[in-house]
Amino acid sequence: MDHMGDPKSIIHELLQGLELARQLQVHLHMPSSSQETRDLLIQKIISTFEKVLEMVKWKGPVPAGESSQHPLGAALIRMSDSPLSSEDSDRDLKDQDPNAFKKRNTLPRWTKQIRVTPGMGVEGPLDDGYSWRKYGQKDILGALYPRGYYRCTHRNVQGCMATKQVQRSDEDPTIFEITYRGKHTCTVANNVGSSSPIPLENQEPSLNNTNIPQHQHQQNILQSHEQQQNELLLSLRKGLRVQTENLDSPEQPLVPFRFPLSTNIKNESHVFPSPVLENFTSPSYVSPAASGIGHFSVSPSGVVNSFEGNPNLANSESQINDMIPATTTTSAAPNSSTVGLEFPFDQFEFDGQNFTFDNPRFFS
DNA sequence: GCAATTTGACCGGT
DNA sequence: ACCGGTCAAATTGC
Repeated sequence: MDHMGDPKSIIHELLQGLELARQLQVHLHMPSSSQETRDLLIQKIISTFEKVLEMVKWKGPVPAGESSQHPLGAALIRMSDSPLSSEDSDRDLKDQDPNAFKKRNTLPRWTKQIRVTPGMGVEGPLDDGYSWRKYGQKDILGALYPRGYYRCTHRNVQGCMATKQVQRSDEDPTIFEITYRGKHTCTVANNVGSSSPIPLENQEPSLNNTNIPQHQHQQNILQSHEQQQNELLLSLRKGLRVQTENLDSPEQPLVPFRFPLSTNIKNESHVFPSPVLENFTSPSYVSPAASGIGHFSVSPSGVVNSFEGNPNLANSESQINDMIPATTTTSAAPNSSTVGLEFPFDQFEFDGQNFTFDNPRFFS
């Protein structure tokens, strides 16, 4: 890891990954192919990419400044590091011992950082495809913004112990760090189908209930923001829908997620809920099973340019779902005007199934 | 009325 | 003892 891998090796690994991806594609088309085989291929693909990352001495998330200069200029979503930098998460991910989950600190843990780039705005992980329920919020010592605590909605029903924490960065309010703990044991179907909440979490202090405006003028500001957001939401709900149903389709194994249009909001579980906005202020999601590092960005056309997962991913689908804001959940407060970050949904451009973030005025 | 969120209190690890 | 994480009653919204 301390040395740069030589180009040939890197290319070799990449080619291998490509080949594996193709194999996976073939298997996905074969009805006779077992899920086990597919999972194995996915594991190999992930492993291959991790090797490459090591070879290129990947150091995790790019600096905020860099990300904002991303050629694609879109919202940049980062699945960070923890796995590499955190021995804790690294160890946990590899730890298959059920007992390891007895202690909360030993639960598999990984972090994703979501950044909303000015001009683009969307943070990616609006929704990871899972349903989350907020069970707490706490001011963290030394942190400007409160941390939100979420647990899987299916905890009681299916005993899914997955939880996540959302912490807004002090240094860069446009960055939200989402820490996931535990893998989802609930079925994806339930999650996706029932919608996933988008927990919003730490909204801005002033926006958040924790810091609800104490001054009248602030309230006025909030109101206008809420109004604005409501409008945005409305427009968004009318046209935005996240497509997660076909994520596992053969055609798009590791394909970037897109945000299809839909006019049928009521029946769509993948519509961005109002909480979405909140997510912007407090993003939501990351992959339930994903561990590791990941880094992917959304191009103006809504395409994920890259991402990495960890070898222990339950499946690629889950990872993808994580990145997808398919929310339906009810999460967060309707009034919690998440105002922290203004998200000009109305400035989005929807092009067929993809929408763009061309407007350079997010967070302005 | 039900379900989700809020928020102060409590628990447990360091 | 401090602080992060969770619980659970109260509150709020649908």
